[in-house]
This record gives sequence, C-alpha cells and structure tokens, in this order.
Amino acid sequence: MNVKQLRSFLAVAETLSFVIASERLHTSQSALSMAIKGLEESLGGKVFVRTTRSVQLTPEGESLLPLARKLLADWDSVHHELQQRFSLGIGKVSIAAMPSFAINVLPRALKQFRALHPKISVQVHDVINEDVIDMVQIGEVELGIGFKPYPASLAFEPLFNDQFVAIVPPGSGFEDEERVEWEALLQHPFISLQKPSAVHAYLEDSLRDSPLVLKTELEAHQLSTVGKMVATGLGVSVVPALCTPQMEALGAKVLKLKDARLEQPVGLIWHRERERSAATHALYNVLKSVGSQPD
Amino acid sequence: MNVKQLRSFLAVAETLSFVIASERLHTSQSALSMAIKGLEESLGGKVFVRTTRSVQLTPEGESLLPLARKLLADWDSVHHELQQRFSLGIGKVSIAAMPSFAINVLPRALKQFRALHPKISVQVHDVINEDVIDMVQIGEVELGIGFKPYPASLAFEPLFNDQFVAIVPPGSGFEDEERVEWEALLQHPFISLQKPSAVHAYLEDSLRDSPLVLKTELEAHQLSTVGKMVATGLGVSVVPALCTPQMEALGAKVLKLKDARLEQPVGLIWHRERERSAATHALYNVLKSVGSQPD
DNA sequence: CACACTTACGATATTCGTAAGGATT
DNA sequence: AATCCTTACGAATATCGTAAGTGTG
Repeated sequence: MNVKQLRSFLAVAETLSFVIASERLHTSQSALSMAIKGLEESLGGKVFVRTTRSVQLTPEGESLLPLARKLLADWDSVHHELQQRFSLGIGKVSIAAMPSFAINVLPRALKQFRALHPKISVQVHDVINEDVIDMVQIGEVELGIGFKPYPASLAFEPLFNDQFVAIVPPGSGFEDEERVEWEALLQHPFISLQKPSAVHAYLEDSLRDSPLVLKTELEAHQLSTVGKMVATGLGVSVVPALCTPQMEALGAKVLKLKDARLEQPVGLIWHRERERSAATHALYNVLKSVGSQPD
Repeated sequence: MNVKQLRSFLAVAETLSFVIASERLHTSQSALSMAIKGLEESLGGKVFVRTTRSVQLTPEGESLLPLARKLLADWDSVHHELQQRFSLGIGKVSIAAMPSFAINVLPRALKQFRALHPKISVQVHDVINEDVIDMVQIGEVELGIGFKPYPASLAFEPLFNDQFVAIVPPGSGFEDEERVEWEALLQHPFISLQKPSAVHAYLEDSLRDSPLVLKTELEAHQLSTVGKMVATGLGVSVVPALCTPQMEALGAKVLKLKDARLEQPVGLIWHRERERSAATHALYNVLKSVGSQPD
C-alpha cells in the first residue's frame, strides 16, 4: 500500500468512476486500474465491486474510506508543514542579544526580518552578555549576539567593533574636552553594571597593567539606570559606544576614551555542533547585513 | 514524499547511521541515500546534517520526527486493520433470522462459525420473517434467514424445505394418530402467532380454496408461548416442523398435517445490489453447509 | 453498439545494487 | 587506514499510456 494507491482509491471512491477519477488524477484509466489492483493485492481483498457499468465500494472499502481520508489529510498536512518550514512560511526563532545591541540595533533588524518573513515568530531574550553565551551553549537559543566568546564550542561571526565610551554628568569638568583620560575619569565615583557584566570585566582587564583602580561605588542592572545615575551627577561610567544616543537622551555626556584597547568585536554567536534552522539562518543573514552598520 | 522515503527517514533518525538503517530496512546504503535525498527534495530542505562521520537531525528534521512516527503508525494500523478484515481476523456480521431457525439451527451454525473465526463478532436479530425481509431490504443486516421472499431486489438461496406441523395438547382426541386432517384440527380453538407472521399468512393462503376457516381465538408473540398454551390445553396450532423438539419439550404433541401445500423453502436472503463483506460471506458458507441439514 | 473497466504490450522512468569517490577520524 | 556517506552507472523493476479485449445496459 502506498500513497499513490490510496489517493487513487479515494478518487474512485468519491467519484464512483474510474474514468472521472483518472481525469481528476491526471493519469490514464489503465494506470488507475493497476493502482487499485495493487492496493487490493496489498490489502488481501477487493475494495470495489466493478460491474463494467458501475463501481461501488465493498463493505471493506466502505470502512477504508474514512480511514484513507484521514490518512491522506494527515499526510498532506505534514508535507505542507515541512515545506512551509523550509520555505520560511512558518517557523520560530529564538535568539539572545545583549542589551546594548537589543536596544539599539535589533529593532531595526527585526523590522526588516519580519517584512521578509511575516509568518516567522521571533523570541528575543534580552539578557547580559554572559547569559547570551550560556543560552547559546545550552541550546536554549540557536543564535546569540554579544561580544566574542571564549568557549571553543561556540562559533563567532563579527559584525562590528564596539568601543567603550565614557559617560559623565553634564556640567562636570570634562565638558570642554572631546576625549578623556582614564586617570581623569577615575577621579570620580564609578557606577558599574552588575558584577558579572562583560563591560565590567573588560574594564578591569584593560586596567590590569596600570596603577589605576576601579572604585565601584554604585551598581545597577540596566544600562538606562546607569545612564540616569550619571546624568543626575552621581558619578561616571563606561558603556558601549552603541549606547551613545540612549545615554545622551538620558542627559549624560558622552566622551571618547583615550585607550584603544577598549574595543571589542560584537557579533553573532552559535553552537558549532548544533544545526541552525532555516528560519534562524534567514535571521542570521539579516543580522549580518543590518548589524554590520550599527548606525 | 512517499511511504518508503518516510520509513527511510525514520530508520536513519532513530539509528543516526545510514549503514545501520539500511541493514534494518534490508536495502543498500545507496538506495537509502537516494531515498533521503528524494525526501529532502520533496520537502525543500535538508532533514539531516551529514558530516561523513556523523549524522544528525536538522531542526526541521527534528520537528518531522514525531510527525513521521505518527504518520507511519497510523498508516500501518490502517493497513493491518484492512488486512485483518479481509483475512477474517476481525470483523462484524449482522444477520436476521426468523425465530424457528434462530432457535433450532442457528446456535449450531454459529458455534461452528465462531470456531473458524473467533475474532468476528456476530449480531443476530431474532425477528419474525417479515422483519427479516425488511431488515435485509433496508440494509440493516447483510444476510437474512427466512422463507423465500417476494421482492425482486432480494436474492434467495434455499437451505431446506420446512413443512408446517400441527401441535395439539397431550391427551386430546388426536393422540393415536400420526397424521391429522385440517378439518379435524380446526374443530379446536386455534392459537396463532401475531398477525403479520409468515406462518399465519401461509395458513390462510393454503385454506383459501377450502370451506375451512381459521378461527383465531388466542394470539401470542413467541413460538414458545404458543407451545405452552397448546400444552396446557388452551387450543391447537400449526408451527414450522423445525420447532418439533421445542414443542415437545414444552409438553405439546406434534402431528403431521395431511396437506403437502404447507411446505415452504427456508433459505438465505440478501440484497442483490448490496455487496456482502468477507465476514458475511464466510458466515454464508457455514450456514449453507450447516443449515441444509436441519436435524 | 456504446460505454466503462480490464488486460496486453512496448516504451519510458524509476529504482536498485555494485563499485568508485570523497571526506573525516 | 578505516569508516561512512555520496555519486556513477548499468541492470532490473515498475509504471505509464495506447490500444485491444470483455462484458453490460
């Protein structure tokens, strides 16, 4: 019993005519005749009674009819669903992105992606860089966006280099300058993101060889909170340059840092061993084209 | 997408190896490779990632796996059910039989039938001859057993000729005789079956040309009730000879009638235009062999 | 005799298995 | 080197369509 035979059966059962059914199936009557014959051999008995002038179902054929209908409907449904999944007609993508990217770049990219593939739902996990790495590692998301990761099991495709910038309160002594030295910046109370943050780690790393120390006096969990703290004069901080417009909107002043080491590649992260779905691949491509122009 | 491709997919997905899967499918690796290739072309994307050293499912393949399992399970289930139905492994038969036959012959036939086909359930409608005809006509049963019917749409296969016999109370004036004349019989109160009964109709028909009249003084719905009434001396009656043992067991005396016209063929009845199931056909054969030897 | 299904038969496709190819561990 | 999947190719198989056959109304 194969699919073609069952389709033939259904067509004949519904038309009660080999001629009409063969037209509906775009085949010859003889081929249809053979298909039904094959089906009957496979089942071990006749499903139709042919009296040269009329075709009717046997009781066994009668009981096959609803079963065949359901079987073929399910069959086509599965076939269609998989086709849709491959052609991006349907699908689901889960990604994780670090906040600076999620806020400043992702919306634009997602708008473009959704325009291309409106039926694919996207779930964004807006978490700090460390959690992005974890979620990709665990397999909770197929794709992450963050700083270049250490684990060898993860692959990385850079989008752009993000440099850190200093943010200071308006009206502070830095106002006239465009660039600021670390030494001058650290004279002020330092407001940092929560401890396991990538920003924090990079800052400590880049200051390792210098006599300077990060005196963290305030901590926050959200970039916008840090920005607002700085804006109200509680201290200074260092954030990814991506956040510049956001920080300025909050009322903080953004200054470049005179230290080239504070530059990190931001890019797409995925698990080498895990396959990405067609939908994820499509999003990957959009992010690659949109994400490499952060402005 | 066809059945073979889906079976190939399932085998590879479960073994994660083309070699092992091809052994399980009793085919060559190349054939399996082509089958998967064909499936992937049909679906529009890859379901496996082959890295020459390992095979793993793509996310799309992962989502196909449970669907394929169900599809094939349903498929095989339908195939098996139909095979069983044809090979009489399962099935259901509905027949209608007139009471005299249902009581005196059918049990023996059904015992033999059930021994041959234990998984086939049989539903017996124990109804008067007229209802047997109706139920076959309507299609409520595929097979009936009763007197030869009139409708041209029904086919009839005789099993035996049943003649009517007189039943009288023990100790009545007939005791010494083996045969009884109509005239003598109708001197006594006549107990008949309910009006539309075939027995009643035949009796009236066979008395049409004679001066005798059926004076029905009592009516009952069941043969055994009639028998008991006769046995207790309420009157006399005429019943199919088949019921002889039953009537004697109830205490009535059975006498032959001196009238050859009171003989009717009893046999199998079915609708010419309606197909009979394999199970019904099997029962038909058993009834033909058992039913033609009523004793 | 016209219609509808089956069978026959040659041609076309498809599928199969063996064997060679390519890639990875 | 050994293993495993893919590709190539000739052979076996299956399927198809045309056309003839068969039986019914």
